[in-house]
Amino acid sequence: MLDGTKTLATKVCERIVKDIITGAISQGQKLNEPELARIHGISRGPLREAMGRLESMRLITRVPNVGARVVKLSYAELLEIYQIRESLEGLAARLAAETMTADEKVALRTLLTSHHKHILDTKGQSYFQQEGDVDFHYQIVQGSKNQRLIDMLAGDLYQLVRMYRYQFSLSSNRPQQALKEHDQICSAIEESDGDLAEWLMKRHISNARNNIMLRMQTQQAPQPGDL
Amino acid sequence: MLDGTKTLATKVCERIVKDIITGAISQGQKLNEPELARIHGISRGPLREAMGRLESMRLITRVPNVGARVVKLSYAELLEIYQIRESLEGLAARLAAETMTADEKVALRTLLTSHHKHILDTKGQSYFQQEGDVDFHYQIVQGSKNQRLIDMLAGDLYQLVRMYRYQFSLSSNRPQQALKEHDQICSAIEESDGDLAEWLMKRHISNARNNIMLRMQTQQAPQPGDL
DNA sequence: TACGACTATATTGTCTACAATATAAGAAGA
DNA sequence: TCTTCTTATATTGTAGACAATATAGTCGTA
Repeated sequence: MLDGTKTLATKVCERIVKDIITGAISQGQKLNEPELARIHGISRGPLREAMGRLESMRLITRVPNVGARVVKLSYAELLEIYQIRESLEGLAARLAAETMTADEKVALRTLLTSHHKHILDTKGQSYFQQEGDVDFHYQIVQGSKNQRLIDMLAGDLYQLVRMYRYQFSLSSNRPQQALKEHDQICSAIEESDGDLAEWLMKRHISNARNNIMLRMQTQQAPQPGDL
Repeated sequence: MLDGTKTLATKVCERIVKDIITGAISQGQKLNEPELARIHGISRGPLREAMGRLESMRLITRVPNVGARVVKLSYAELLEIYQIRESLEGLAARLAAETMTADEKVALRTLLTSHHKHILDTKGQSYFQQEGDVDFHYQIVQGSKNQRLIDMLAGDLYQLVRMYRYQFSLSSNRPQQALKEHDQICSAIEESDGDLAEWLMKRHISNARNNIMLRMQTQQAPQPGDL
């Protein structure tokens, strides 16, 4: 899959991923192969290949001779994801601080500035704020230069995070705080302080996790600034 | 894939994984679908499904309309893997210390004892020592109870580690040191000291990584106690 | 009525054949 | 002799048909 050309399986896979993340295909729903193939206008061969990839992304679970179902989101799994993100993104921040080029650091700061401006404009309540948050983390992960780390975080884990955001209809209640933490992380990276960048990133994600747990107990939906 | 029943794709996948790890299929080798299918006595359908899984494990790389090749091992990628292992296994050790049951802790200590005995018997030079090391780490990972973390480490990453060991024909030169570090980690877990367990595990893997880098420079093969 | 075996249906797993793309070989021209 | 275009071959991508397994419904019996 290094080439730019796309096979039917990859195209359909991307479409189904989108459907699952946005909730167009609901949690726990059974996936019928002939039906899905007909909907997307392909045969079962490429479709099964696409479903294999969905399984490796853990967006669906398959049982031999029985079929595939969309995963069910749970707070327990969300916490698992956050534990892993705390470790891996901490590492990514450290590596980014150590290896990012001057241009990349400028780009990161630029993103943060536009992000800040946008929060002021919209009073911190918008879809873009969420995607902006993803972009910030994404850019740091890319800056780590560790390809396997990049694939792990940007490939599968972020899809799940986006899915939780969509399905739980999140709206931010602490964008200012998140932005401040982003700013601190960015500064540490600009100063090539790997230790500090890692520590700040881990605390940033830890804060988000705690915020989610708090809202779990009070029966409220988790907030995007947390994710 | 939650069921016990195995499909042709899974069985053949496991066989090919073994062939790649042991080097029966060499690095960079092109994989011909009709030929592979004939060798394993199946058709191309299940074979392609198996190859899809190999791709998700990153044991092979595929280019659309061109084909699949076995990955080439490199020191750069080995270091990437160790950076990730240091983070994730550190997390695993912390979680294990916090959540392992008394029985699980006893089992871990038992493994370590038999491991120690075996090193004394063989003077630290053997295949079993390597697998014993994998077992120790594996058991801790299992003890973390974080299923996603378990899948990441035990599923794909350990296969790669085993592959590097096989392909580089490793033999230990510091089993006593590794065993001592294992003992320290085990003690921290027994005392439910998550912070210490994480710190010790990270240092353990960091030591291994440094040892590998050292041997890289001196043109020697890396050692199993390192992995 | 409840339980279990049996049958019919549907769904997944697998195979074979065909289409599309890429690779390699060979011929023509500079 | 080298380059480039053309053509033939091989390999991958895709489609459709068949086999095996699981599921749902029905009937019979306790």
